[in-house]
Order: sequence, then structure tokens, then C-alpha cells
Amino acid sequence: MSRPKPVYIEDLKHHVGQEVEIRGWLYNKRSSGKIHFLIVRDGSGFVQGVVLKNQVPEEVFDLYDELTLESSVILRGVVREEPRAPGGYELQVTDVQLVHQAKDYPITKKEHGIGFLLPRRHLWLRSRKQWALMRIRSELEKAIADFFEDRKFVRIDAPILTPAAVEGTTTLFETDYFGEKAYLSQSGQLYMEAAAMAHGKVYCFGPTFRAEKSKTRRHLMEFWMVEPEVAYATLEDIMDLAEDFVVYLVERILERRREELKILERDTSKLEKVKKPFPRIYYSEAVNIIQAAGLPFKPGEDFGGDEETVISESFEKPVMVHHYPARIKAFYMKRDPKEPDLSLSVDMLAPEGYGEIIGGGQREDDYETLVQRIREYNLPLESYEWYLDLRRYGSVPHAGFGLGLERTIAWIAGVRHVREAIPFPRLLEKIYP
RNA sequence: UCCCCGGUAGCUCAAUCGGCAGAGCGGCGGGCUGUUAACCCGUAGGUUGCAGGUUCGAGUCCUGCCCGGGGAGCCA
Repeated sequence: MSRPKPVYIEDLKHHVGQEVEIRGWLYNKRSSGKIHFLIVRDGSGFVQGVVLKNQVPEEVFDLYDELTLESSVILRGVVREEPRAPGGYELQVTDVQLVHQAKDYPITKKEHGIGFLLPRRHLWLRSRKQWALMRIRSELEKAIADFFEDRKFVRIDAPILTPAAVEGTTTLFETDYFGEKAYLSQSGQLYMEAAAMAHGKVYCFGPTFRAEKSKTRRHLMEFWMVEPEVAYATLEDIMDLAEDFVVYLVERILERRREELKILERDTSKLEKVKKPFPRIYYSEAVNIIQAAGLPFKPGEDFGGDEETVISESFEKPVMVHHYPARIKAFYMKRDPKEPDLSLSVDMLAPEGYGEIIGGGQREDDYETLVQRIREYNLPLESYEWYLDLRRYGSVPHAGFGLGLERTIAWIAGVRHVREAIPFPRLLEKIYP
């Protein structure tokens, strides 16, 4: 007996009428007595196998009882187009092989609470929605690389172990580095500024770490960030780039991950509206929106979750808020020469209340001013000697931004909490599995 | 660190005014040739988070503790 060719479920449409082999895991099963339905997943998709009592040997038909959820199985059968089957194709099963029997798989088809699922993240990843989310994440990572490659950016990997803080040490994970203190990176930006002076247009993409005691749906202790930095760029230039970037990412997912969005029950009409141009408003205009909505807010302060929600819900597209008060932004942010109390900064807020996905702006490029800022912010000048070198030797105007990957995924995929946007989330005081 | 909510069967939850601790799913046994988180019949399954208090009587009220979730601050 010749063994049929192993194929992936996503390729079944090219094998209609042929006998194939699917190697995967049992996702679900149903039976009506003399007909069994086996829903199998193989990583590339889900397919229903139909086992008819009068068409397979008795021992194959009876194997149904041994096939517990998440057991690994090999199905052989003929591919058929079938409107009654989920996905449109099904397998007329000729043979079933049990590779390994899973005993009492804990995650069932019914609802579970987050407290039950998170400690079982290694298994939860197999569930349909989580599967869809990780495929969207993977596609976004590809889209990020493609976007910058198309625009001739050079990818520069920032270090993860760093000697000093970018914005103070209170929220850093500290570790020992041969007897000296070192910290896990909370941003690659300063290194990107150095790299931009070497390559003009650069970006980094990697994990960053914040030891903030944050316990909200928008926070992770370890998250991934994309940080482009462009020499000779202004605030305007970087807003244009951020806009193009986000439009590109949304388009890519709509184009290549529509099935996954459907599994997640995402309302794609809201994503279709994400086209240029995005509204750009001054911080002061954002304050007006907040006050018109009746929120108690002290102008000059940074926005909290409620304020961000009110602003972003005023628009159908991501909105860019720029010219924040300088005192609530980082030391390296350049001030507007016309209004020195305001910084050349921008935040992009995602619609539907998903909050800030981008933060960036133009950097201070004058040596004396930067030294003064470092002093004003009570930061150790000696740690920034190398950074100051960038202003000593051929300083130019430059700007950049950082985009939080998980918040972007949560928004595009329409999931409420960022913990589902990363394979193994690191949450406050939780590092298992 | 602060604020709010919760902890009852393996899971998700219910239990009126303080009055016999229940359902669905999952498990197990049976039935069904087109199921879509299948359905139908039957069945097993409980230290109601822990400690104390009030009461004839506490899952329910009170005190303390533990654990979990959501949010604030901070940020992407």
C-alpha cells in the first residue's frame, strides 16, 4: 500500500480529489454514531476529517474512542470540496493513526478564566484565537522589516544589556555585569541616534524591558519595540513616516491575514478606514477635546488612559498629538524654538480606545542645550559622554519614534489585553511559564 | 503604593430575606450517517480560599489574613 503524500492543511485546495496525509493534533471531534467528524489542526490551519463506518476498516472506525482532544494524529484520506465543512474543504478519511494519546487535556472548548489560561499559556497557544493572534504577530514582524527595507533603512540591533538608563533608573531591571551594575534595555533609541549618524536611516527591532509596577491591559514587563531614527529629519518628517508606517502595517494584515481576523471576530470595517492622512493636533487642542468631554484634567499634565480614550474616540483613524509640554517629556526631546515650553514631540493614539502606540519626536542636537537638560533632569552626565559625542562631531537635526508591537497587535487584532499579543507574556510578578 | 471587584464541583457560573449546595460544560456509560463550541438519555463528582466571630441555623452577615482579577500612577 503506497503511502499518500504529507501535505499541510493550508495547501489542501491544491489537492482536491487526491489522497493525502495530514499530520497534526485532534482539535475537536463529533459523532453521530456511524459517522465521525475529526477536526484536526496541523499549525497551518484546521480541517475536518469525515470517517464513515461503511468505508473504513472496523479498527480504524473504532479508534474514535481513543482519540482524545489534543492527541497527535495522522489522517489519510481524499480531499473534497464540501460546503458543509468549515473552511470549504474536508478529508474523506481512509486511515487514522494515533501518534500519541493526550490524557485529560485541561483546556476545553468552553470558556475559561484568564487565571486558568495564563499558567497554561504553553497549551493555550494551540487554541484557535491564540493561533490567529500569533500568525498576525508574525506577519506584522515581516511587514515591519519590509517597510523599512523598502525605504532603504539599515537595521541596527541595539544592545539589551546597557550601562545606564535612557530616562532614569527607577523602572529598570538591574543585573550584575562582572561586578558592575547593568540594566536591561528599556529603549534602543540613544544607540539608534549614534547609528543614524553612521547610516542616515536606521531602525532597531527587539525586546525592551520596563520594571514598572503596572497592572493594566496596556502593559507588559517585556515587550517588543520598533525604533526608527532618521538623520536630518524634523518632527514633520517623522510624523509622515509614522503615518505611512501604520497605514502599511494595517494594509498588510487586511491583505494577508483576513482569515485570522475573522477567527478573532475583528470588525475589519474599522481597519479599512485607516488611510492617510491621520489627524494631527496640538497638545493644546487635545486638552480642549478632553475638557469639552467634561473630564477633570489639569492642562500641562500628561494624558492618562481615560484622556487617551476620549481623544482617540473623537476620530476614526489613529490621531497624532504633537507639541507636548517639554517638562513631561524626556530630556533628549528638542524644544520648539518658537515656543520653548513645548517639545517637538508626537504620540500616536490608536482608535477604539487602544491608546498610545507610538511615541517620538525630534531630538535635541545642540551640545550645550543637551548638557543643560541632562543636568536639569538630574541625570549622571558621565554616563552620557558617548551620547554627547554625537553632538560634538557632526551634529545634525534628527528625529525618530518607537512603536510598541503588542499594543499595535492588540489594536489591529481587536483583543482587549496586550498579554494575548505576545507568545509568553511577562506580567507584574508573573514569569511562568 | 493606592482604589474597586471576586474566591462555591476539573472548568464557567448560580444559590431570593440568613433556612435541604445547584446548572451547563468536561469525565464515565449508552444512543444517533452531515456534525459546526453537535445533540439526546443516564451517572459519578463539594473541607463553599483560610482563621475566628454573631446566630437556633452562615456560601450568604462581621473581623483579620491569603490568593486572583480589573483599574490608577508610569509608559509603548
